[in-house]
Amino acid sequence: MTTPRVRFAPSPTGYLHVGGARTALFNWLFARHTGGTFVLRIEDTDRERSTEAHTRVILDGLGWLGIPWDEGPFFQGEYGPRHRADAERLLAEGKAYRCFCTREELEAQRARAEASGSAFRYDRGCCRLAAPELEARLAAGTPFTLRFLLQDDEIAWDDAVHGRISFQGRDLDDFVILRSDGTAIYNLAVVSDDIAMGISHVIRGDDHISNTPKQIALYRALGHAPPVFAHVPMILGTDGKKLSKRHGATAVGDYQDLGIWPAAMRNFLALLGWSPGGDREILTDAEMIRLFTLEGIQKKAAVFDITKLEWMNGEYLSALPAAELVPAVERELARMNVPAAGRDLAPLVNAVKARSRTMLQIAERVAVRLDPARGTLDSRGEALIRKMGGAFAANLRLAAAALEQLPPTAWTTAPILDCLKRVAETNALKLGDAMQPVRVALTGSTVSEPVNELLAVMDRSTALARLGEVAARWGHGGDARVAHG
RNA sequence: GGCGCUAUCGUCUAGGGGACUAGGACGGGGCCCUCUCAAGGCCCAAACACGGGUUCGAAUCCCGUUAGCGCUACCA
Repeated sequence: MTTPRVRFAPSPTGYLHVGGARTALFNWLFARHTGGTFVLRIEDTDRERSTEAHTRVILDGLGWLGIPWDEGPFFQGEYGPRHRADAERLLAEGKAYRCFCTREELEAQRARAEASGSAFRYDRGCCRLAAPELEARLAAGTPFTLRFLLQDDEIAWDDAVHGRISFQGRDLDDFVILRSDGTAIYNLAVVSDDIAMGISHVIRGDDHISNTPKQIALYRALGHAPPVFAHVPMILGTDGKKLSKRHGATAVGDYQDLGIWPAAMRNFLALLGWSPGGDREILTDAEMIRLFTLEGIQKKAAVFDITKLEWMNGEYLSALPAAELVPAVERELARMNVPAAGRDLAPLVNAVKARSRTMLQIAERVAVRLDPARGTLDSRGEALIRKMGGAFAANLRLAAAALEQLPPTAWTTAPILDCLKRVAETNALKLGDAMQPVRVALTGSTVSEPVNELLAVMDRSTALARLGEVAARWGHGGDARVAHG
């Protein structure tokens, strides 16, 4: 067997859906695992709905996700002549026929079928047109489509994920392969292209199962062996319905905006409907590639659980070196209008990434440390101030005064920690009671990295100014607002 | 309606006749650690849709029921 050739064939009629992204990922993993080739083909034959902007979004989405293709992108719209030639060959060989029925006539047929409670199936009225009648219509220039003449036999295949699937030809109808304007319909275009591109394995969504028997019939009529089909399950929303816009984020770009790290997204998507077996959760690309098999794909549709994605993303952010995160944080800061030019963000990112689940959280926390004026007192911070009352301000002043004595050269974690510990000791305070006011004053929140690290990561002058300002404000008015923003 | 697909904790899943008092992960609850919050460690609650078979033995094989989903265009 020669090396596999697979393809991802999205139509540019919308954004890159996570379901599509996962299909692309599976194709890529399979290609890499088998040493095969991954082809990208844009199926833009629906001129009405296809746009270049959508194509751009899909390409960018794959780029961001980190799924590279080996060949393409090819554009299906460019293969019209071949599609037409294939269709005409089928016509010449008596495997397809001209259909002069108008949309209205077909509508009526469909309505009748529905009314009688039976399934619609084209009645082949145009199939047995007498020669003179046919000539007359052609001479009159009556528009026609080309329909594939389907045999009644069983059409079955061994699906790589579902096992044997079979359809009865008589349950299918003579579907249109060429529009009256001479362009190909999906099923023909796909088969024609997959043959031309030497595709050996078609890995695509479950929703294409019912197209498969038609395509297999086309392969045979065209004189080619069908490829291996692998139909991967759908991705559902939390309500069990097909994932769609109303479930919130469905486009790959949405996850980029949410602050998901591409590698985490790949990992999460791979585990949605595929399992390497055993208890593995966090996998590198190399491991996924090594372990990937079509047999490991789940038959059942999977619910997209964003909470687990965020957990996994957090795992990645914690493990990644801060330097790798910095460019993305800079972009986010720019979007938030936080001036960060000339600042080394790595220490800041490093300080906050361990307890952040998204890039958005990292950026927000970095922003607060860069410019403490941005911090807004949160509910927990406020509760703490209420609870401690005057002690809050008193302890804050003690800490600020002591920190003021620390020379700039000693403004690093260890000396800061020593200093704060001394404050607690000499004033018979619990360490936490000395630390928390500082934390809240600086971030507006009771949640942060250890206070000594928090201080060390900020400019000494900004931190001290901030501490003094908050202590003073508390002392004067009893105003519980600690930070503005 | 017709055709097709699917069915293990709330969710993602392991499991492919005995190793199952059904394992892991997210989420939830508790404890430990601790200057807070995470992380980490330990523990708890939580599932084989239902009914028939086959078999000495079924989460695993077969059939049916039910439910969910998909397709049913001169869309892809």
